Amino acid sequence: MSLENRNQNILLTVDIIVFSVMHDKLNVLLIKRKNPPFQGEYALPGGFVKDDEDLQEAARRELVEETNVKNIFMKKLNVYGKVDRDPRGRVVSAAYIALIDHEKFQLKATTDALKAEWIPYEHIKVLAFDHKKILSEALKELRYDVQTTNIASQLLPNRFTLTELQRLYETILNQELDKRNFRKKIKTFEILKPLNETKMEGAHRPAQLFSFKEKDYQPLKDKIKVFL
Amino acid sequence: MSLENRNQNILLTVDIIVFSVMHDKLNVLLIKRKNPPFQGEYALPGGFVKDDEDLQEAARRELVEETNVKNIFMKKLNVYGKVDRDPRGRVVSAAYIALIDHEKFQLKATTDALKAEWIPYEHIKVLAFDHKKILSEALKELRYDVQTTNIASQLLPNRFTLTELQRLYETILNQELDKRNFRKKIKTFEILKPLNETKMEGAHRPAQLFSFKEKDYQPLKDKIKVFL
DNA sequence: CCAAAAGTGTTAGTGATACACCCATGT
DNA sequence: ACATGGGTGTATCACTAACACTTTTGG
Repeated sequence: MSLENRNQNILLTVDIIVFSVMHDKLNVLLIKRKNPPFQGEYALPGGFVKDDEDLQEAARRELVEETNVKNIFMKKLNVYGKVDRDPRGRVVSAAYIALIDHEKFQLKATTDALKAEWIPYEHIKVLAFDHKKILSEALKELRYDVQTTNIASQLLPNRFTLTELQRLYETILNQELDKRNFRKKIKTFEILKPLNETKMEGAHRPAQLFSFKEKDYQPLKDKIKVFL
Repeated sequence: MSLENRNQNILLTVDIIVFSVMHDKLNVLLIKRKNPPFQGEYALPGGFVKDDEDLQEAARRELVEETNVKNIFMKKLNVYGKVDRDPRGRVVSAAYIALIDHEKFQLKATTDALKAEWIPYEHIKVLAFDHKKILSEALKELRYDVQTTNIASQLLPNRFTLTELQRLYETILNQELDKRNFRKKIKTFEILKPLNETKMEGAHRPAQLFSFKEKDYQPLKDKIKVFL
């Protein structure tokens, strides 16, 4: 089974779903297409994989090229390979989820005029190609991950209050949560450490600041059991 | 961004992880490699995707070609694209999980001398390429799915007893389960329907036979909640 | 002293775990 | 009558869900 004389006309791309939460809205980084097909419609950032780069490397490179967003958390989502997903030819795409906290984003946004735009998820009705479907699956994954890993750390600045964290969860899950129960539950996760600082802002009691014990992606222990 | 003058030398394959449970062992369908690299070692069945076929179609075709296994349940697992995963060149692979019940398998096995062999999971120490890693992830997915969907239906014949079902779960999860608790839990899933038949076998009380309400892959309602 | 968000406990209900005996059959 | 696997119930414990008041601060 030699590889040289294979004649395959399939192109491989990466697409990146970048999520960020700002102003209590879940936002997705999209690019408005300048050329057909789907001219004028929004699409996920992405592009062709080079022969000598890993898929995630390709995703990072494309993200910098198209949006100037660097050094952010990324996670493999899935592969999309329907024959007709790109009208121009056979294109198979590996999708990556990326997360960025709104503070980092704001820094970048001021430095450069980007082709990319943040669009609130709820406003996104259609996307080019099968990107709407990819986005839906990405959100499902994000909702699962935020409840079973410490991935929320990627969407918040280093220091935050429990109320800010709760807002993040509510925004991602699109569901109000009870304050007392939320605090009890998040405590059992054992992913936060209290800081010796408070946030004083406005005419009310100052809030205790927290940070994540670990910034690296880690599953929570003992969560999600059905039989065992 | 035209596609024609892209010069990409990446080949796309599919690999299939076929699971079956027989004699209380979880088995995986593997192929012994006849040529280098990894000559003589076991590998997952798979092969190159054709330009005009969907990924799952390709997986089905390769499975028939290499193992004569047809018409079975399949589910996308993930994509594997590390630059060095195949020493012969750049090969990106989409992995599919497939499930087959041991009765169907036994029919096939008698009809043809297959290149493929069923190997008990616990005996599999090394595989060619990155297939051991792919297999590990596939098992993790299977263990998750069996607890959150009706996917077990794909691994059992149409009619089965609760004890047989429990053995299946125990085999996949590699964990003994309490009989009474298992029956209570599986009842809450509401995926089984009792038949008007019993299985009489051996010198003991006959066992009620059941079948799955739905054979199609369906998530269980209301399972797996953390916050909501 | 008022407004505004932070912070905290209890109760009732639901689901999980652990555990032991009777039932129907063939020999 | 005995051996074999089929079938069932209960008590404890842990977790979930629902709910309201006090605290600290700035103005």
